[in-house]
Formats: sequence, C-alpha cells, structure tokens
Amino acid sequence: MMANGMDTVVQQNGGATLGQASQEESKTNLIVNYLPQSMTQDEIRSLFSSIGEVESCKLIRDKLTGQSLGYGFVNYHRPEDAEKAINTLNGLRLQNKTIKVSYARPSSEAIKGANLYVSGLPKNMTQQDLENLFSPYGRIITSRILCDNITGLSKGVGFIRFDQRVEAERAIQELNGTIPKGSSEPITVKFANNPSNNNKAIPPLAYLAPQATRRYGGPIHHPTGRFRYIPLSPLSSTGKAMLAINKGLQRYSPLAGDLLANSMLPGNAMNGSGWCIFVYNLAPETEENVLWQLFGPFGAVQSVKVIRDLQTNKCKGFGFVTMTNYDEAVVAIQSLNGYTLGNRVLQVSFKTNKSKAA
DNA sequence: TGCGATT
Repeated sequence: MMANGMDTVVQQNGGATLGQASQEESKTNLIVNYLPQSMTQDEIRSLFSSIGEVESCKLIRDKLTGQSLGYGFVNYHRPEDAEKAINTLNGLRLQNKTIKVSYARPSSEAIKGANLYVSGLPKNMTQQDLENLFSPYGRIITSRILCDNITGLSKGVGFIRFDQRVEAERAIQELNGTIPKGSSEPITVKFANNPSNNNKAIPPLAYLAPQATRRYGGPIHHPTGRFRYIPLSPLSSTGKAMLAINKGLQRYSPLAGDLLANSMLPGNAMNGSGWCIFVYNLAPETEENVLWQLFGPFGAVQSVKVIRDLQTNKCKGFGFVTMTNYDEAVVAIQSLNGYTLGNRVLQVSFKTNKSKAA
C-alpha cells in the first residue's frame, strides 16, 4: 500500500541522542527546535493546541532585535498530550524547516554553556563518528556536522551540545588538539559562540540554521522543492495514512483562473489575516496534525481546523487551513488538490461562503 | 455530495 516509488519517507531522528528516561518532572514541558524564522508564538500555540490543551507557550526571541531564535517551549497540562505531541509533531516539515519536538530539560545553570564548536574534523567523519568521539565525556543532547549546501559534503566543522557544562569542559580538555584516528590533522574543540553574549549579528549557532543553510545535518535527505511536493512523515499516531502521490507534478501557473476568481469572492478567503482554504474528503478519523503535515511545507500556516460531528467526534469530511501568504496558498492548493490521502482523493480550494448566509 | 456553533 505504500512503496510507490515516489513516496518519500523521512527518517526522522536527526541523529538526536536523547534517550534516557531518567528525567524527572519534565513530562509536560517540551522544547521545540528548528522552527521557521517567520513562525509566531501564536502559530506555535495553534499547532500544539491541536494535540491538547496547552498550559503555556513561549517563543524565544533575540533580546535586542526581537527576532525569533528558532526555538521555543510548549508546556501542556497533561503529560500524555506532551507525549503525543512528540510522537506526532516531531519531524513535521514547516516551510524550509523540519521541527524537532522533545522534552525540555529542567532549566538550570548547569546546562548552560554546554555547546561546543568543533573544527578540523576529517571530511569523512559522520555525525555518528562525532558522537562516538565525544560520548565518553557526557550525555550528548545534539550533534551536528555542517555540510556544504551544494555538494552536501562535510565542511569539517560541527557542534556538540552536552547535557552539562562540566561535561563540555572535560571534552575540551581531553579532545582539543588531538588527532582523531585515521586523520592527520588535530581538531579544535572550544565553546561555541553564545548567542546571548554576542550581540553581533551572528545567528545563534546552536539552534538556528543560518539562512543560507537550507539543510540540517544528518544523512543527506533531499529537501523537497517547493513545487515538487512529496508528502512524507507517515502520520505516526493516527496510524497508517501514508501519503502518496497519484498525480503528475504541477507547475504553478500564475492566474489559474478559477483559483484567482474563487479567492476573490467577497468575504471569503481573506478574512482579516490569512487565506482560508477548504479541504474536502478527509477521513473520519482525521486529526489536525494531518492538515499541518499537508500544508506546512508550503509556507506559513496560521491555523488548521478539522470539522467534527459533535456527537461522534469524527471528522465530517472536511476542514480548513488558513495560510498567511497568497502565493503559498495557491501553490498548496494546486499541489494538494487531487492528491490521494489514504484511499481518498482530496479536493482543495479557497474557501467560499456556501451556507451561513450571514 | 461538501465550506468551522465551544473565544
């Protein structure tokens, strides 16, 4: 039912190395990394509220510029919602990013300044190699090797974030200036630039991929081109729902008559802010995360809504997605209209005002 | 077939 040659399944662990269950009271608080630059706190809240009731939500911003640092925290009331959020939202593609959702560690001084910058790495060293090299000195939270955008080859530079600063300090002492086996050049290991200290226009190294870097470390997954939408991420919690392409790739042809016409109907699509999109033929068990996964890759999504029967709580077969930018909405519609989701062919268009005669 | 009643 899957294995259509065009299906793309993203193996989503990004090499993250968290694993221990030895955490204490962090069963409701999540850290969300690799958020799209433009994503607002409200949009984050909207996304995570699709899982369960959110107690609090905080997008971390640059103290001076107010710009998003690309990560934030979401605290749920219920631990089971937090767990579900990890299961269904981790690896979600939003615009040019793939977000990471994991339990937040308890905030403390000891975990700050535990990020290391490593250079002089042999070009053939993998992320796993890097972790193996550093793992003797502590618990690795994240690791990453920077790759050339075009060639995908290692730049010989990477980052290691330890759980504790003391672990990072020890790794510096033990590894700085040493020559990895099989290499000829010594590596440099030092503390990474701390975004909060450097008030320069230096992007926060630990969390935000630089603008030019469209890629994150890990295996060379091919980021999907904007006009070549390859649905992915088998919808974890909901089960199967493997997305498949059943339709030729479409190009965005400007001024596709119907699209434009519909979107301009009075009082319809553009309600205050954003363009509302109607999605029809959703399965009864559809949840919000399905809509996020479908539309997220195309651009800024403000909100999604699955319409449910009040008695059965099952989806009534349709839903709505509000996107910020017209262009992105058009591409999303043209790309998703006619796609097969499960065994259903979706119909996607700008929302019109059918019933509800104001 | 179809276009949000839980702020």
